[in-house]
Amino acid sequence: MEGSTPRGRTRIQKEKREVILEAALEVFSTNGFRGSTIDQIAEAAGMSKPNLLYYFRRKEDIHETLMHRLLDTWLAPLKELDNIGDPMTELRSYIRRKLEMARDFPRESRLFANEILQGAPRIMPMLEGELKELVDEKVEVIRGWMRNGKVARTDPWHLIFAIWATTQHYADFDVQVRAVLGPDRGGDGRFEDAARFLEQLFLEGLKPKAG
Amino acid sequence: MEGSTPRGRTRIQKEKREVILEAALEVFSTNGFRGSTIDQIAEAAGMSKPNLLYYFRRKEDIHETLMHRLLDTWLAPLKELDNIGDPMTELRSYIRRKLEMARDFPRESRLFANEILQGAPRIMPMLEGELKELVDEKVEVIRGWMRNGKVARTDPWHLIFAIWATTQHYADFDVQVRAVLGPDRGGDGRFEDAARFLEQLFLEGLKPKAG
DNA sequence: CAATTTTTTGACCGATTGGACAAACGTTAG
DNA sequence: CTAACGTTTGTCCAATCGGTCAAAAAATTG
Repeated sequence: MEGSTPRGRTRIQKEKREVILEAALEVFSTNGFRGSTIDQIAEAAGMSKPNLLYYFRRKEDIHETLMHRLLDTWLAPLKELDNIGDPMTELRSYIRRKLEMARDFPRESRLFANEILQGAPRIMPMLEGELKELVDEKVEVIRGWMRNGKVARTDPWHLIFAIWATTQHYADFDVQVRAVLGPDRGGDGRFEDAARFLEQLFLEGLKPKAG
Repeated sequence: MEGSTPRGRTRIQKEKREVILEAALEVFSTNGFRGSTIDQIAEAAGMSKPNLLYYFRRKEDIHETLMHRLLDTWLAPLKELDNIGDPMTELRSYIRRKLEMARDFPRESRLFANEILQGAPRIMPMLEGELKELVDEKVEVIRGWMRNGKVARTDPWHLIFAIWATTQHYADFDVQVRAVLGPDRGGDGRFEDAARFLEQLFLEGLKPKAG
């Protein structure tokens, strides 16, 4: 047709775009946006640089596509936090889901962390819009639990921050965690240890007081 | 003398090196190592690029100097965690000190986070050596408290990770925290709110059980 | 087969990068 | 004054960067 970026029309275009995005996730998450080069991504994707640029016209387009996809996956666990079940069980499930994401999608976590660390220049609107609205909504849910005496009264915003921080820590600071734990304790079991600890910390720390 | 980097001999050299390090901290912490240019640092330091290179021969030398200094400051709070006072009071003080560092030295925190995120290529030996030894030592202190029934029995390593994660979160993810809290709650008071929440979470979560 | 469209690549470009270097500048000591 | 030393800068360079382009190679269509 014309010279613009192919709009995922043919099957081969969809496939190649996926290969590129997978390679870019690997490269971006370990080097950051400015620290990554198109050549690196192209090599990781098994194609030449001009060929990659045939599917994504600019380096930033790859990053943007990656970020948009990421946010959906990223917010899913919080969206599931619902008013349906027992509050403490809901919180435990949320913590567990977040920790599983840190374990299974560490690159996505690091990509996100990289972006936030540098001031979120590309996703600030999304933070102030979509993310804030979702958090506000869930804060109200948690507040309801606190009013009903199901959860200890405390600051719901900072509770959410604490859950984010502690779980994502195992993806973003993975090398530090492993270095400190050492070869013995730093193996695959560290996520189960973390899950046990975090469950105890949050469930005991948020147990409602009598009165 | 000769052409090598001046060894902080004269007073003016010491001063200029400080100016450069201060400027580099600002630039590195917001752009990462590869994302920062010598020109940026030179401009922030108010001098020309060749002049900056007269005091630090390579870009990496600046980063390395910064990192070495950083670690001393960074580990100080944990070193203070001591067996002297009441265990719960000691833990509360540690959390408070770490949160104060996140508030007062966010650039240092972000510089460190940047390095870890990218796999800690420049400070890995320090993580496996100095840091691991310090943590191992403090883990023993905490274990003693648990044996004496002063602190709930749990995993001391992950307790330390949780304190690191929750406090540094307010420096590293500052823009996200502020975006989510919004203009009303995102002001200067957020650190006091965070302090109150974290104190409650950790102190309740670690309160020893009878028996 | 030929014609057309999509995909791939080698060669290239301007801008930016980290860094080198000699010359100029400033300061101080004799 | 001059000589010596420490400091500063303009200029330059090779490497790397993101990105273009024309043309070759495949694939598709008639």
